[in-house]
Amino acid sequence: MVSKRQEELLKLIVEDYIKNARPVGSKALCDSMKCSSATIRAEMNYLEEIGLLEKTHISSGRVPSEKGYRYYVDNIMAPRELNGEDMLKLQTIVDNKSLVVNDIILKSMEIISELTHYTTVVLGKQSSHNLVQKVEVIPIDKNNIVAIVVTDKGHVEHKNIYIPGDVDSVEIKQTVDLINKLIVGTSIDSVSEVLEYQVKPIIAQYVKQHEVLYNAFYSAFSDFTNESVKVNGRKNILMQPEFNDADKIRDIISKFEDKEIVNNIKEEDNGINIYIGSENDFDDDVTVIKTKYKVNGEEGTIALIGPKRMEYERVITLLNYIKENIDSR
Amino acid sequence: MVSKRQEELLKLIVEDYIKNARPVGSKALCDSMKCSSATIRAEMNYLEEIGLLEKTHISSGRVPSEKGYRYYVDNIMAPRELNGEDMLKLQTIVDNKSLVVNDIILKSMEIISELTHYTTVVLGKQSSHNLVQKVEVIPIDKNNIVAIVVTDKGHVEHKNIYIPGDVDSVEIKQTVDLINKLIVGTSIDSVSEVLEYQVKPIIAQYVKQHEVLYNAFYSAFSDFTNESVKVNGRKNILMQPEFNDADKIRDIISKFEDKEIVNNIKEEDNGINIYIGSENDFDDDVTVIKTKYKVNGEEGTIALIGPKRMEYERVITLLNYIKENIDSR
DNA sequence: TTTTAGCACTGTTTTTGCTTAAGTGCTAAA
DNA sequence: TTTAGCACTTAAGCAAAAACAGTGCTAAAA
Repeated sequence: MVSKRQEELLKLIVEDYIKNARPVGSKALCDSMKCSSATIRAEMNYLEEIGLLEKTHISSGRVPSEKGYRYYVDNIMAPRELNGEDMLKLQTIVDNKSLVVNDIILKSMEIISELTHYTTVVLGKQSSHNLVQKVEVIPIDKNNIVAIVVTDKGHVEHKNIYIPGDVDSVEIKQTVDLINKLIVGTSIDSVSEVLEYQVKPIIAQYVKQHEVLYNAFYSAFSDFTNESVKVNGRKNILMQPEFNDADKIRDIISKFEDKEIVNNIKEEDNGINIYIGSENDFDDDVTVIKTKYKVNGEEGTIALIGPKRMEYERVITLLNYIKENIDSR
Repeated sequence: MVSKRQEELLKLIVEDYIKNARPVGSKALCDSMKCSSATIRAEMNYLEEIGLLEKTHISSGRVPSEKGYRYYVDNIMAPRELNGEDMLKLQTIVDNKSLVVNDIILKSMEIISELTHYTTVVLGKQSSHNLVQKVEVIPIDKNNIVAIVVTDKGHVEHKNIYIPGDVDSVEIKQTVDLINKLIVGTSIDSVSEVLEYQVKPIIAQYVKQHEVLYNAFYSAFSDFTNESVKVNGRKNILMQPEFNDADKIRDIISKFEDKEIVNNIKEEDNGINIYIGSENDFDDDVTVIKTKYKVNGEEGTIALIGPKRMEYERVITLLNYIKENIDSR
């Protein structure tokens, strides 16, 4: 069991450590706790025993453990109002009617990175449930055409397709018309199926070079969904005093360059989720806070990566603000 | 004046330092120079006097100065053949007919970053001289349309345009048709002019909400050229022993995040240019090697950033290979 | 029973001096 | 002109010493 006073003590230690990044000693808390350092030491001892605090060495002040942060996040920290300055900076973006939602997300996370001095990540992925609204195929020259697909949510993808020599331009036209006719209204992720089972058999009958053409289109359409990754403020997390070591910094930067690791940040869960230290797959020394968004057929994850010693309350408030504003669109 | 023997000595020192990143002492060179360390010391002394070598402290071995690297690059290093392994890795990309040139550049620079362990940068910019081949405007819903522009070189740009409420859809259609008619064949950079001086006066006559519509299109088309930046292998340059300091690493990473600094990498000059240390605007401790490319109406810069202690010969050879292959397309 | 003052104790950090290693410049002889 | 030899300089590593921060424990006070 954790007493009221112990909770108060933990709160003070976590918040002091978040602010100053130095182990917190018993003396420093006498004033706030209104008791002597000896009493505080006794309580600290208990909190350490149950695993909420740690010492960096035998005679050091205390530092919250992962479990300590977890307890703080789950039981102590209180949701806050968005602070005035943060609000001001975000509002101009969020309220800008002429921005596409996607741009709002990107821009907001950029700003949040600046405001908090943490790194933010936006993982976007065009929903495969989007329906094809229109397919355009525009000839460029003898060997090249551009295929453009617009979805019902306004998402645009294009691919340059190389047509190997000697394919009859009339046959291209015919194929394109057919594709146009058959593909509109299907979902992005079934495009390649439609190509294979509906388009292919038909063009096989009247197009000489049907194999060549089919392959060109198939490979162009097969991975038409575009996954985007944007990382803002890599430098921010590196400025944190816990990453004051060249090798550690290299390690973090390497992780941001590893596509697999970055894509792993993707969140499945709804709501705003907090992964402290070893709870996340990115790095044991950081906390990842993330949430899924889904809007206009575009879905993805917005995430914030900082030290475990993170300004949890503020960050949650900020992410909540963004999430609410996106969802209400 | 620099004698033949002094040049040979400089060459050995530069190449030894490139390889080992440690100041080079006189003893280590006795074998290659076929003379005693005392003689070498005397020659080193001279090379230092004329500013080609430096000491890190009074009793240390010698390190090339910026001027020394410059002399090496200008007068000593010899162009080489592409080494077998490098060739092999690049060829599969460069010879892939079905890749767009743009993708070849991106992919090649990615590979060069891996091969050399330096950081590479690709600054792409759609040429403003490209001609508009086709404009498509596709309605999404009451307030949103997507405008797509394809150029004669196969470059595609799109923008989501927000149409403020109550604009008549028939009027949108009329405006779009007009834009379509007037804009095809003009160059990307004169699109906004055409909009202002040809489209605007006409729609003003028969479109009620012409101000609103004009503004929407104008702002959408006004910066239609898309500048792209791709940085590969940030971590590589950080791994170099000269950047073994947390603050230095942070400094470099911050520079890669500063759009202005990165855009400054853009090269104006033709040919492959080498900027050693203070010769470049990026960072005094690095060398930037870059070259302009222009192909298919797409133009930009490919650059390679590494320590001053860079494998100049190899890097030049690699960039040359890419450049030649792009130019011959 | 809880709180507190006091003190011994323990790691960290910083300073200091000392030693070793690497490599130079200079001089005098080859 | 080249070389061997030597005195000299700095960096780097290491250990001991001193200063510091903060703890745990005990015995007395509340």
